[in-house]
Amino acid sequence: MRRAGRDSHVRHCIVTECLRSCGYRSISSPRSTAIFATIVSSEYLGSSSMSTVQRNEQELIKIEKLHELRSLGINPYPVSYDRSHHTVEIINTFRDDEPDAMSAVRVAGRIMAIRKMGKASFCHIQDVTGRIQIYLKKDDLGEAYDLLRLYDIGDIVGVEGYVFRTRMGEISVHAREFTMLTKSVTVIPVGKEEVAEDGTVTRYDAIADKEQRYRKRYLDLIANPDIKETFVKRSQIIRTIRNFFDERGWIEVETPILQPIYGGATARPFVTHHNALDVELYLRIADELYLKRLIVGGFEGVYEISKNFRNEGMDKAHNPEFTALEIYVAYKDYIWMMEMVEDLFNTIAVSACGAATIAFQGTDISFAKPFAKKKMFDLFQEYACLNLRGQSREQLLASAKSIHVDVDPSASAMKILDEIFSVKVQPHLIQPTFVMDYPVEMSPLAKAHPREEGLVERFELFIMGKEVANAFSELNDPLDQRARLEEQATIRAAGDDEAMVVDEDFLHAIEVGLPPTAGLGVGIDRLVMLLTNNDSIRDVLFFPQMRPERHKHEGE
RNA sequence: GAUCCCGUAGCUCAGCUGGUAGAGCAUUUGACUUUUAAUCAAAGGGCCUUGGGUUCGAGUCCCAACGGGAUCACCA
Repeated sequence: MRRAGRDSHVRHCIVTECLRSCGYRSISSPRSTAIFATIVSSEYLGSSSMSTVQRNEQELIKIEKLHELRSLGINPYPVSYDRSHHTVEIINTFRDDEPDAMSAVRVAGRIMAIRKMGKASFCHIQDVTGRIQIYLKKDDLGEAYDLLRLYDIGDIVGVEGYVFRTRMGEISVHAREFTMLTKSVTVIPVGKEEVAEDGTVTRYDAIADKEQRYRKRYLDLIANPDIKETFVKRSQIIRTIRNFFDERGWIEVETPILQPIYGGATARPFVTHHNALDVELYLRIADELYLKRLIVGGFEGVYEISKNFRNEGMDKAHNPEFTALEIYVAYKDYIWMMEMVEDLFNTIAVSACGAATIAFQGTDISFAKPFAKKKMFDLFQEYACLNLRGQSREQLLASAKSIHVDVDPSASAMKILDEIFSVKVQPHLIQPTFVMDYPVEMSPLAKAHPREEGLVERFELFIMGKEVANAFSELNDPLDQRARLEEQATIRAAGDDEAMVVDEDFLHAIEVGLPPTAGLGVGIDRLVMLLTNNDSIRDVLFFPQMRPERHKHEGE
């Protein structure tokens, strides 16, 4: 009989909920499920924007509990809660010989586990710092204890009580009062967890499905709270970078994301449209050209940490939007920049990881100064036993073939060099290594090397075989710069849509006069991956780009 | 864009050579006043991603689509 009563009440809730969502205030008595079926299947409902959320049994029960709380005069969504301690503060500072120091604490968090034992119950609540156990006893709580039946895993509660240690040795809060702060009406995927004596946590049945973790990061953060560490570190890394630059007097600036001409890198852009101006605009692919204009204008050190957008493939190293750091400092060159990068990366590693040596996927990486410095063509000699300096395209093609590196026979000299480098050299660059002095054709914005014909003053920093930073002595010879961009335009006209576009205003700025300047770009996401031991960019972005889900019945 | 693997209850996963779906956790009901992956007993809960096909019969075999993962190509 109890069952039947409950069922009818659940149905009542379904109907009530459904009607509410249609704009009706309330209904007075339980109806049959036939009404529900009629309502949800009726044409005007299905084709309008009104809610027809399908709820499973567990959700309906939670909604029923929500209504019951309200009918008891309890607001399931109060405005605030006066918390006295975070859970970790209690666990770290509680002393068995001085329990009075914590005789009245107020904690708040999400219920992650409930163990009911009749007239006493235990639960664990989780806040941003961790978890603590709550002990609830009927003798102490009286009638309020019975309200516990309206509380579920996933609800957010406040608890007032005193701290003690249980017979099993766990520091817990003995509740004198507990308050619903947020009633959750959906089921969250929380697995049980077991904490071993050495502190290692084994989590059972926590969400493993990567798709759900990336699409519904809030659930991932609740169920796998340790991933918060990655994002806290990310924040720490960016803060360290800002502090480092600010201390040196360089200023953080903001430049346009919507650009009429895109430039500063070789990449395909996203295109958008401005209605009032009726023009195409591009989402920036790099900050470079705007930041250099600011150096022309008289700033002597500018930097920007912001999103770039590239309309290219996605994989575990590429997201369509990513965070880049660029910095330009007047009167400096790329040699100076190398030392600055050593200092910067060393400082970041120490502040984010506590040491200059970090572990990444089983390899120790040392950010101790100085980093290795190698000239690009010396590396070809070292790892491919080839002197490629000054070779023609045909010679390079033959060289590639001689060491079994597959390249498209129609590839440009630069592509061939790049391919040999990535196959033969890059995998060896595990510890931080500066690769210096690139061919001019690869670097249309870098200053010609004063002594090495055909090379520019440029370096890239490689770690774990991946490029992490790119820098050069900026090209400030206006005639040379124009010639290089026009060369790019020719390549572009020949069909390479990644080649750069001529930006006349940028060229004009260089004609006005750019002082000798060193510039640097760093991929922040990849740096964060290294320092947080993640091998997928999706694990260092809260909301990685995902293909939109199409609804199952769309179009029916 | 190419290839391979995956998609079953709220979660984690079984489901053999085709015969109308199973477990643990979670939920509900009951027992239990220091438990801890609590336990015990009972119950409810599935558009088996979608759409075709083969078949008397498809979660299972075939094709396609959608979504995810991995590898490759391009890029940071």
